Amino acid sequence: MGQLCDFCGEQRPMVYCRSDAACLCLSCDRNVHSANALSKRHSRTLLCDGCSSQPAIVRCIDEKASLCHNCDWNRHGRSIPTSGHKRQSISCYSGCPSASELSKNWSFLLDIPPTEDSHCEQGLGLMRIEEESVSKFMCPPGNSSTGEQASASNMDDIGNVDKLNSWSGPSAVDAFPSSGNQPAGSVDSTAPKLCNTGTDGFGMCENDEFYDEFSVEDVDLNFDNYNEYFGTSRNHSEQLFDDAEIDSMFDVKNPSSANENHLDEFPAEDCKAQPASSNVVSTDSVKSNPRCRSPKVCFLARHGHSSLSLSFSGLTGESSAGDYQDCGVSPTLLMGEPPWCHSGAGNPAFTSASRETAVKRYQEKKKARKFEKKIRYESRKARADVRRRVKGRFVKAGEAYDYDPLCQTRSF
DNA sequence: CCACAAGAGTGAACCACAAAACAGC
DNA sequence: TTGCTGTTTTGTGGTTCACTCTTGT
Repeated sequence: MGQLCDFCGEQRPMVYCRSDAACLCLSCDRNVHSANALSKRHSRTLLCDGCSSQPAIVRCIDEKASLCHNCDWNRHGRSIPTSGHKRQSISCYSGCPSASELSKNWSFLLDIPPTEDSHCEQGLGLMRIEEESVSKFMCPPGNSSTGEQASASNMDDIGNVDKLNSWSGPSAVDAFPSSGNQPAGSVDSTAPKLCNTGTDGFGMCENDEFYDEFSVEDVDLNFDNYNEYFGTSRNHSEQLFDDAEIDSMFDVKNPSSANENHLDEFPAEDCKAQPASSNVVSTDSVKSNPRCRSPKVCFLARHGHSSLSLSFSGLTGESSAGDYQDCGVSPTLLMGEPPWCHSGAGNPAFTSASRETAVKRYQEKKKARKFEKKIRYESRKARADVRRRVKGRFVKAGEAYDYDPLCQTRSF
């Protein structure tokens, strides 16, 4: 028996809401996300037909299946025979589109059984896909997702761009950068295509068969999902970083390595190029990830949101892995996730809810760290409390002292 | 606008010594 | 391998001092 809608518990879920980390049927999706203006802004995408738990990022037309990163990689990543499948990128959407409106943009939704629009149909009249959402999410014009705007809108996208530079398999995510110039809903081969002439040997040119395998049509590359990936509004995020002591966000767990400056090895340029979303990237991951040095990645990240570029010069070593998590880092990331399981909006482990709790934990821990002195040895504290002092300094037993802890009156 | 002084705020250093950690047998 | 002994290191708190930052003139 398959998974059921997280809201009604009756229908088969079709949509994954990243903000809510919920799998919803189409009806509940509209109901839930028509509640208020904020919920309307939730970025949703189809649910993976393979695992039924991850947000789908590509539609395999041949298999008639929506697939997430993992499933797409598993099915198409290495298999030469199946890698020729026609695949269609699945973009995110917001607002409250009806099934018919969705089907206009995702033709394969016509396959959806009519039962999806069932008892939850009431209130459908209230739901209209926002024009803005249509233009941004559904039908990004060719000039709307180019250049800086499309460069690094979120961690998910950055991750995909990252993969471009490192992956050689024809997974759908590899087509991400080029798709930024692709008009939505179009597989027009005459459209301008990005020709990557990087030195890494990875290039996709107009007549490249390798490129032809991709049928990516549009990409959700904009900053409207900012708060979902960074967990806050832009202003808020700046405030967060101003207040959050960046150094404490990248603590290391092993005390033995506490004195190491993990960023010594990194050029300042690379580190500064990390977007604000770096708060979901551990320094270890940055350190261990040679792709961090990729000029392409850095360029994209830098242009993603210039005001959010960070300097890690203030990093210190007094940290713990818990702080990674406290600031929103997925524990799995710390443990070395597979490259296709990047943390971000596409990863249900990284949800707004979990992030909210993570931020809460971090703030509490920060508070405790700043204002509470941790006593490792109570016996030593007890000894120090009763030890005699002169002007605050310990004195030898038997010497004249100005402060007897056992005496109520103190001399100054 | 700049220079200077005063005040406020912050963090490191200091001290003795018991306990913990370590090394050698 | 275990236990013992001796040596070294660590951690504890109240006060002071040096330094930085802010504010006022």
